[in-house]
Amino acid sequence: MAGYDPRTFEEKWYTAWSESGAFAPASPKPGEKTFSMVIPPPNVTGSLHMGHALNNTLQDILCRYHRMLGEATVWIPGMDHAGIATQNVVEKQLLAEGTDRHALGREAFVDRVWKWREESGGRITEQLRRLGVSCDWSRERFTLDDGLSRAVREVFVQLYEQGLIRRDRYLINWCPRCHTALSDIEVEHDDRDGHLWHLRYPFADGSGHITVATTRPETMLGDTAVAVHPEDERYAELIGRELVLPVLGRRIPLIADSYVDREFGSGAVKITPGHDPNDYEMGLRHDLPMISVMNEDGTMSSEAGEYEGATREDCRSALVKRFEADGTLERVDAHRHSVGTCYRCQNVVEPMLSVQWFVEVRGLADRTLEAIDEGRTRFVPAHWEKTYRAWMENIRPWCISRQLWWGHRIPAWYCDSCDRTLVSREDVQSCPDCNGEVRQDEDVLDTWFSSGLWPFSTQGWPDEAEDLTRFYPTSVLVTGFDIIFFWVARMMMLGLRFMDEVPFRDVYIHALVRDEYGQKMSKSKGNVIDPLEIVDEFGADAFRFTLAAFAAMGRDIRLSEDRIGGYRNFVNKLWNADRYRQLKADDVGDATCAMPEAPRLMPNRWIRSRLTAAVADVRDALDGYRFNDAAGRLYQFVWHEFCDWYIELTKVCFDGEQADREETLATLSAVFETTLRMLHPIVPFVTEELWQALPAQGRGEGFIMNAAYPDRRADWVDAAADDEVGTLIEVVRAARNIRAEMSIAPRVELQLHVGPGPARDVVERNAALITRMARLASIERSEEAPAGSAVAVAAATEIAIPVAEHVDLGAEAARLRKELDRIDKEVARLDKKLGNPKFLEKAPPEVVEQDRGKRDAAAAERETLAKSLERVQAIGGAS
RNA sequence: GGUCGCAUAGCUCAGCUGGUUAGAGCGCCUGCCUCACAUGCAGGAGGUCCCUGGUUCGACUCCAGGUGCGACCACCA
Repeated sequence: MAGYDPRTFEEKWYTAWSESGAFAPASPKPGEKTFSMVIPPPNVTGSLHMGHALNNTLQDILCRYHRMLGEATVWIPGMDHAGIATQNVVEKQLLAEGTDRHALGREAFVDRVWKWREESGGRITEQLRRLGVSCDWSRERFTLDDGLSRAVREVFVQLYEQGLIRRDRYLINWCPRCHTALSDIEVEHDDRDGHLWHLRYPFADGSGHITVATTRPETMLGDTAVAVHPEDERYAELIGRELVLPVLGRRIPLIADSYVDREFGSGAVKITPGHDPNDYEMGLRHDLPMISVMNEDGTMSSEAGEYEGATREDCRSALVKRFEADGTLERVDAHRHSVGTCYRCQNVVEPMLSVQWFVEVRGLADRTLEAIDEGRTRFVPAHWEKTYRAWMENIRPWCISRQLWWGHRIPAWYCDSCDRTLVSREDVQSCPDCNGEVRQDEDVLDTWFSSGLWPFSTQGWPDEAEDLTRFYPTSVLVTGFDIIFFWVARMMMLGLRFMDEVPFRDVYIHALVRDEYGQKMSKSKGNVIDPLEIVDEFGADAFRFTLAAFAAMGRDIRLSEDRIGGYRNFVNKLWNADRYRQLKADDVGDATCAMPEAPRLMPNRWIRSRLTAAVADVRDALDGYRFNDAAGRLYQFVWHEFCDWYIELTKVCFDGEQADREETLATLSAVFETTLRMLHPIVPFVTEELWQALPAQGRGEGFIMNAAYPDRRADWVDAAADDEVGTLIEVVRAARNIRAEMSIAPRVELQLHVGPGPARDVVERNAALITRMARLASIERSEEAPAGSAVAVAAATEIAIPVAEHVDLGAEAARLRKELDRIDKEVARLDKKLGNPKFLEKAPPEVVEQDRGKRDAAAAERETLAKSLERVQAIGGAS
């Protein structure tokens, strides 16, 4: 029989599930419980990276779990057109071909992008399938689909009509490379080493100068004032006087504004309202002229005089050189400061005056805060709520227009004849007032404007759709913290505004995947691990299990291949457990997966009890999004309870009478079958493969992915069996420990003497099992440990193994001393605790009682071991 | 500057509402090809739970302060 090789079956099952329609939700029925999610739509330009792998694995675990719980489950996949990112990709291609989009023209360019999207875009959805994600592909959406585009227009028009969208001239963030405006959060702030140039601006009357400090000398061409603090004594007399701007000779006033920090630099600051947000605000306050000295491509404008046409950088160095020469430059300091860069191309963004479209989000943001207060949406882990709240409380108008061609074109038309602006759901052909010609706004909308509608636009809105009533609000959104502002916040605002209800009940925020050294993975660092290579090497199941096991809340994930290998071994272990099962099934025959009503044999009773305990724990963990707990508990159950102990114990049971053999095979099969269902959400492929090979009787038809998730079975809990096998395990471990510590070869069969004590009955009842597990020749009852034996205490009962004929008793003396040392400390610790009157007085009685029990047990064990040590030494073991 | 998170075995990390002999995986040491599995089996070594105070009968766990990392936000030229 073949060993575990994921490549032989993963694709097969994905195809089978997909073709059978298993990913689509059940048909609606009254009173149904639903579970719904929307995928965070990956960019069409994207290829699968670790972040996607984690995000979608966690979603798939939830999806499969809830589907198995019998809920009408839907997971809607799709992609984002990703305006800037996609346009950049195609523009790069054009550049390589020696042309550009302007040469092509708008229409041809957009066609070209669509063509690119058809051919090489969206590869990521194929890659997602390799992970086993069970999204309903029949519901796949794209943000530029007709339906979604209609939703975008509807939202835009309604917000415009309500006065929440307006067009305005404002200082915005401009990316000279992408040639578009950016919203505030699309600007990343980078600390960089720079300089602080101190420049002298002379007074118009020739009476000396004032020194200003700047990190961006080139903007001085746009200065329209110099400001000082109104209470700064150094400058009090000078306020109101005129200065002459170097180079351009423009006369600018010295004004007073309390924004100025007296401590910084010289206490005087040059004001460039056209290129700095603070200066802009000040410019508004003081009614200063606002001059744009730069063009949209980052070169200097006609306002820059002789520097017109130079790049920002060239202009800067030319000016500095000039100021050095003419004495305008007083001095230069090294200065580290924050620089705004474009989140798509990393170029330095330029604050620029520009006419753009804005959404007034204040009121929408407040509504989402109320919803959070009322607990209608819950963040998991909860602390992200605070981050969300802080941002929402300080939110500023959202700039939504982008000077791109790829995206939803703004549904606004301007009449050249009568100057009217028309915002409309349908394309406007001519001006309704003057019948004049109209032209549509050239710009497109921010990508996040359309993805902000995702939870309802994907489900048919603005039409009345069955999906919407069934599946909105969605149950949970699974995403990384990096897009809480970009995406989660926008969905909250737009969902509440247009659906009158939150878009999701829970927001599960997962960690970032880093490399094994804790570095963020990035192409430039070259430390990117390709998820598909991992899948190729270890299988999707092992990879998924690893991601789940790592997904502890609130901590970043350091992925290492060693760890993945460990979980591949786990899946292999499961595979081999099934080989064992099959072997026994062939041997015993008459297989069923139905759990025996009332198993008689202790191992069978025990494993059924452990199984239901595991089921309860795993369900609790998944219900609470504690993926790592679920994975850890499954690992522990499968490997250490089912394989290490139960399977080994069944080897004895299978040596028994036919009735015992049948009961054991049925239990083994039933527990295994249940375990597969319990594992399925995390490791879907291998569980399907193994489940299909199980006896049909007691298993059910179809796929395991449609089978029921294991129930919590109170009637399977068997405290007596838990105790008895627990004791058995303790005894076997004690015996094995003695053998190993004494270095007695495994082949040597030993005798075991069990003294009086609570475990004695258990040992005698289960002699066959213990003999096999501990490799014993026989088990005897004895009141006193035989001379020359090694002694241990298991389950408060003395266990003695004669070893004198095999080894020097000196080893036993040493072992006993070590044990005694340990137990001495334990007794001392407990004695001290119990000797404290305050503890006896204040601690809950059950805690005191528990500690008394522990103390007594430890004391008894101590005595046994001490006695044994005495005897060993008396016999003449080396001391 | 503000906010948040993290410091536990050599490494990567679990430890929920305070009472455990502080756990796992990997690595390490010893012995085993025992009829599912050497991707394995059995046994073992290894920890001042960052520091200092405090609350408490009792603190890895709660509180305060400190130190060291990390992240996010922020308009100081």
